[in-house]
Amino acid sequence: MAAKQRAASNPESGVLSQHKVISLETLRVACKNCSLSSLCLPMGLSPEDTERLDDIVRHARPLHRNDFLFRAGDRFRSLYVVKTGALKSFAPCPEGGEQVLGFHLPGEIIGLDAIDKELHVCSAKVLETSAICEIPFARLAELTATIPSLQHQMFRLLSKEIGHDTEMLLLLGKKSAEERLAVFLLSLSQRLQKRGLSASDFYLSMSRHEIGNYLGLAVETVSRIFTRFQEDGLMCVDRKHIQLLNLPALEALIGSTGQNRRQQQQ
Amino acid sequence: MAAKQRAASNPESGVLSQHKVISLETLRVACKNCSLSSLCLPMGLSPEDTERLDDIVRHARPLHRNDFLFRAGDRFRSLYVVKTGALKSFAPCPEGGEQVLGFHLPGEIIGLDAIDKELHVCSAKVLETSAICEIPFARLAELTATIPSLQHQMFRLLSKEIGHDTEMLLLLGKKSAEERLAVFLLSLSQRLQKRGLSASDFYLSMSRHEIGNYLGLAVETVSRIFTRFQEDGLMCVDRKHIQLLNLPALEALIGSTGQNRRQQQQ
DNA sequence: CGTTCCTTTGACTGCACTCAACTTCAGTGG
DNA sequence: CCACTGAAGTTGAGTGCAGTCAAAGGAACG
Repeated sequence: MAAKQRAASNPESGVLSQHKVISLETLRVACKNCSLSSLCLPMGLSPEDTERLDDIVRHARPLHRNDFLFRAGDRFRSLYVVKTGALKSFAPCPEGGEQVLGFHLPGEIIGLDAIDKELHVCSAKVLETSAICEIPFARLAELTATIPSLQHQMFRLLSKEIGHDTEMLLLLGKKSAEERLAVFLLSLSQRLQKRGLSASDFYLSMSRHEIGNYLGLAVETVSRIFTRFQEDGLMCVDRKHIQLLNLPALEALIGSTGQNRRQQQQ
Repeated sequence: MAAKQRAASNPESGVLSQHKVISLETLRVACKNCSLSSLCLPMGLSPEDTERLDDIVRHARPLHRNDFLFRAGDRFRSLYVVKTGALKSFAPCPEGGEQVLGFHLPGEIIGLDAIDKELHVCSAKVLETSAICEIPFARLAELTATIPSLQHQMFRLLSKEIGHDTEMLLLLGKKSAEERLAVFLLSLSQRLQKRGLSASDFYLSMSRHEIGNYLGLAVETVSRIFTRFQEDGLMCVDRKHIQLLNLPALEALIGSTGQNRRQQQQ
């Protein structure tokens, strides 16, 4: 296999670690883009409306590894947009333990599931030092009531989240361990690429444990399949450092294997 | 085990079969309640606003078994509220076959996942003769823009759907086959009870195949576990006719078995 | 009344889990 | 600097839950 190469940067800092300390003004400008990308860009808000939206966004100081953005049971007040870094959200299981619900990369929104009960039903924990924008929901709701295209954008955002969960249901209900890992890696790859980063060379900010929990697999299974993928020349793994060497082969693994775990319906 | 007792009504008609042919006026009045229960009741819309909402609701003629409400790929125009009957929604798998995403009983809304792309990504098929209200989304969006509490109600509705999907993720990721079936039965039970029907005696409108597909299990596993539950005195099964004989025991099965399939995290 | 679908049951198999040992690495303090 | 400690990851051996294959009995439907 190709020689494992150590990264110059600190492996611990993980995905997107190149964004380190950022001046407040930089963050402010960047965050304008950030709310833009999630809420405005797709619908093309007018500059004035974008300004109004940006005015209600709060820019919190950076959070660090293992900090909680919020905990299950907390009162819901705001949505959050990841500017840099990475988080995981997870729900406590009745019997103890937890179910990882998702990993959140820059540009992605957290907290949509809490609108219903005005209560956070899951917790959000920081995986690596992160900058996060806060959008007070009450003020956002005022804005959406006066900006129809923003309202529509919010509907779309919520609907998109449902669509994403749907894909996960299919993944957990019908796919083999190999397929789940392949989907996971490609999802990360695509989301990073969307942010202008390498689609084939990145750091994982989450542990094998968390990956396994997220995908409904045991840690050992994750480890074994990473090893197998490496043996097959699909990727190169060095601790948290991942290099995808054969994207087309990974994509082929997802759909056309014909080796699904569970039978088809009807 | 207890003698299997035949039901007087036609088993094929399934859940809620007692609602048969309904006069147009009855349906109209009923549907007012229907949109009320899903959209208005929890927020307490004013009578005038409720009237405005009811005005845009269309009352389609009843659909019959195997009819499609919409198909994956159809242009998205409306949300639908089940008045009577039952439907399933399912997504096509890349390799052929399908993933059942949910079963929809009276009072429940269908189509929220299509708002994002303005395209239905899943299909909805009628399981038993059903009356369904159509809510044109464009007109609904106009209304929500002028009625803040309705807007908030829509946000809540979408958020609730995300929360429901989250529960399903936990179910598929961490629960054993027995637990999945228990959750499924109790979910049906509670939803029927909410509509004023028996929580312990009902008909399934879906096949074992569809249940298994929904829960990520093989048909044979569903059948076997139904048999086992019956042997244990938890329920009485006669084809589609279900009687839950020991609700507390079923509930106990869900959380406290300590026999989960996959290990806990961290 | 034949065809087809649905359901159930049995026998067998295999994927992924569990248990366990070992290695590596990070952090801590002597 | 190095031993100690604990967390994280890897690997191997064994096992069990649920899937697959197969067959047969019923129900539904034309």
